[in-house]
Amino acid sequence: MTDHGVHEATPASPEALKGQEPVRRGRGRTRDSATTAAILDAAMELLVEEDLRKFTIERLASRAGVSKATIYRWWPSRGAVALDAFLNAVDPHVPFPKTTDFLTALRFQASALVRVFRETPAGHVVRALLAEAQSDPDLADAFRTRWVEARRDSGRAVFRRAQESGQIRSDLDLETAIDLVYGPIYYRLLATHQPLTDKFVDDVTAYALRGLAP
Amino acid sequence: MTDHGVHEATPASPEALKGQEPVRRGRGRTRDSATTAAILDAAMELLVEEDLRKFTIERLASRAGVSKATIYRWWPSRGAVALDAFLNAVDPHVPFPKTTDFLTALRFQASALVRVFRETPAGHVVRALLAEAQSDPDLADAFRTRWVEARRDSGRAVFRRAQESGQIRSDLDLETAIDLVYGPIYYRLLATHQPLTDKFVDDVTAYALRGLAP
Amino acid sequence: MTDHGVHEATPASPEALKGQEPVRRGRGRTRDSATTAAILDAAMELLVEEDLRKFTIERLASRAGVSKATIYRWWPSRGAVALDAFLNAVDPHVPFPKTTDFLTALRFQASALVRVFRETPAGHVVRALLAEAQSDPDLADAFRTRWVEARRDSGRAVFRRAQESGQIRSDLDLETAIDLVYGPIYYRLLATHQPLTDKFVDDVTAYALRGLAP
Amino acid sequence: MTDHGVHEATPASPEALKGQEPVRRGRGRTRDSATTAAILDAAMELLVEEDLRKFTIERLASRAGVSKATIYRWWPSRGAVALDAFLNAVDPHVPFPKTTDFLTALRFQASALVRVFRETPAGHVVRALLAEAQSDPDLADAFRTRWVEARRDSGRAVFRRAQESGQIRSDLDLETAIDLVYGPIYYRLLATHQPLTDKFVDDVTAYALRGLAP
DNA sequence: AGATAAGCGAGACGGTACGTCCAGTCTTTAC
DNA sequence: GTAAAGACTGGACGTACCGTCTCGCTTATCT
Repeated sequence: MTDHGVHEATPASPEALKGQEPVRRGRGRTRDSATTAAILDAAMELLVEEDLRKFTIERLASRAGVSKATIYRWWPSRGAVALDAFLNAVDPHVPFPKTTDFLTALRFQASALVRVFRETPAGHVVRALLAEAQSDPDLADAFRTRWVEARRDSGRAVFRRAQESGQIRSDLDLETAIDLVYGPIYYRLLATHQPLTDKFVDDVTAYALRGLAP
Repeated sequence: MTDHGVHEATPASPEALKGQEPVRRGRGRTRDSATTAAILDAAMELLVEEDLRKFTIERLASRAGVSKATIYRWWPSRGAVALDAFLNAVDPHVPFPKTTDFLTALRFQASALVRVFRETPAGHVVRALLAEAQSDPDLADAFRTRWVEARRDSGRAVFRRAQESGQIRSDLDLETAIDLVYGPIYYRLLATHQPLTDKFVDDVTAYALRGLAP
Repeated sequence: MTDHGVHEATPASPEALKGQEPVRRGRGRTRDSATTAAILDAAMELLVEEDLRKFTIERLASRAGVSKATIYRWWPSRGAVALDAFLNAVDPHVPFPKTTDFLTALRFQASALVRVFRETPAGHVVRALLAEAQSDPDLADAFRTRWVEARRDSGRAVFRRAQESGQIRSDLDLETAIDLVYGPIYYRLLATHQPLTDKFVDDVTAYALRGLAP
Repeated sequence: MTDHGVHEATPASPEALKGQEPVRRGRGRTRDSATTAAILDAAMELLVEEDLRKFTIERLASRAGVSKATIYRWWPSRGAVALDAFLNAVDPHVPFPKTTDFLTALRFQASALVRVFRETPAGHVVRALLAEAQSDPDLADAFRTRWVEARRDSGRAVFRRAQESGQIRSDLDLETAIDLVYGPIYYRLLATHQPLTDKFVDDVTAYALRGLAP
């Protein structure tokens, strides 16, 4: 992995996915992948260690055993590193459920998300990233593209298939439909007025199914 | 307004709760209400001026023509002032709709919220407050109690009335039901993957009605 | 001592010399004289410890147990602190020699300077200050006014008296005359092509006397 | 010019001393004289452009279109390049005056120096080099040997000849005598308390002549 | 009418982090 | 083997805020 999304391209560039090498970029010393890894690992560590206010470039550099300049060479901001570290650790793509039943498929995905938020540090990190994004437009863009939309893509496919098999109505605004399921989950994640229980996922998906039925 | 919620033991609190005026709290010069107002006004100004990163105590003090110490005397943090300034400018309570029809009432409230987010600086400020709350537990509590729950109370009443009149099912988890409507709205506010249109409100409420129908 | 020359006024302001207090400058916490002293002392220490490249604000701050901001609040640059520290430790004024004999008086002053350069850290510091001044016009001004001219004043008086008593010619350019004595000394201090011996002082002053004789 | 003095063991040195061209020194690509020239030219440009603080290896490399490593391969420090660039542009040797009259000869040399300081960028550069030399012993050595002493050699010859022809006393310390003329000039160059005028040169040389007369 | 307190503006202070720049060194490829 | 490109550590720069702390003045109320 040689490239850090927020900067210029997607992290998993096509070449990388095919297992090919980063390709030569002319002369000069090549980027040290151990350094990059150290930074991303240290970032994930810091992100997990509760107090988000302690996620500073200075701390990150010393934790990774790297100079600040090296971090700034590759990432434009705190949030950018955080996002890369997060996506480096958590794959934004949800595996397709095997079933063709809409409710089951929807629950599969919603549960997967909620479980990740609840049982891994990801919940913490997503909260931090969304918070940071509120005052950093570049990060907002990157986060939307690389996390929000990546997950929504998976959801979109499920909804579309259900539409094709007639399990939900056909005059549907797909985007709104997805928000109906993901919206409540993120709302609870951020506002913390109620916990993210399995029951909650079941209820939300059940209501959605009924609301979207043909 | 003299009570600044986030601050647990604000001198004026007890009296304020009883609706009485600040009254005397022993000897000494009394709190200058003009100063308080200047701070809250300046805070709201700064909050509105786009770049949230510029909302610092230092700037706030100089903008309000006040010393930093005076701010720290009454509020424990940036977020606390911001919240007070916000609630000082925007009433968290939604007027009860005149109608008894559930869908109309629900739309009334959802539209009111979306319109405030879209057409006033409140959207901006709520985003900032929610962001700040992710790393400030005290602010999170205060924001939840004084904004989130205050609005949800209005919503809860509407849902309850609809339940009583049989417009929606009776075995309902009210909290989840409210999330079904507010969740998607906050999700769009924060993730900005799609705009907060009137059509969106109509769709969300319509889907919810069908999902919650008896 | 409240004022640090390079900034706005002379360090030993008239009031200070008369033993009067720094005078109140309106409201606000007063400047901590212990802090100022700690900075100047630490600066002098660093200045003396050979390697001038180690005289950095960062080191100075940590050595003085003071924050960088405090240093920057009172001095505009490295050189400014250095100059104040130097003048705080070394009085630029040369005591008047008791004699009225020109050669004796001249030697008295020249020897005093050379001895200070040779036997105290002052030589080191003056070299550093002159070096720094070559790329810092503000420092150059301050150094010229507060060190160079202060010393030259003493010299000027001696030359003037000798002129009045007819020991040296009367159609003399005083400035050039002083350069004739001080020039060679500073030249050796900086170029180090030859050592600053007592013999050298004797020779220079003797040649000058003969060159300036009526 | 391939020998860069400050650098003791410059690869090209031996050949250069024999006056031959760089020639082949074993295998591999030969040193690019265009590169060397580009560096020295760029260095002189930067040196002249007023702000000495901008004379950094980084800037020099990019200005010369050369990599930093190439500069470090041939010169040990900032000052070393600066000195080479300076001597590459200004010949340290003063042509012998045709006259045998001491005062005329002395004035010839002193005027030449002052004119170079006043009318070319050399004054600026000498100031920078002397400043840098105060904290770089290697540069100090090189500057003394290659500039200071080279000029003094010319002066020494003039003094010696005057001594032989009886124009000045014979029990003279030559080094002190030279300082008597050059000292005041460098002093004014560096302390800038008075300008370097022609009148000044005339006065200094005249006083010296009288001081040194038999 | 004092005395006693608090409120308040001004601003000094030790800290921490910012984002930038440069010094030197090292690594890779091109010539 | 020289050179260009450029990655990398390390350290200082000067700035901005943080939260705390005097300081001296003002404004109340309590004795």
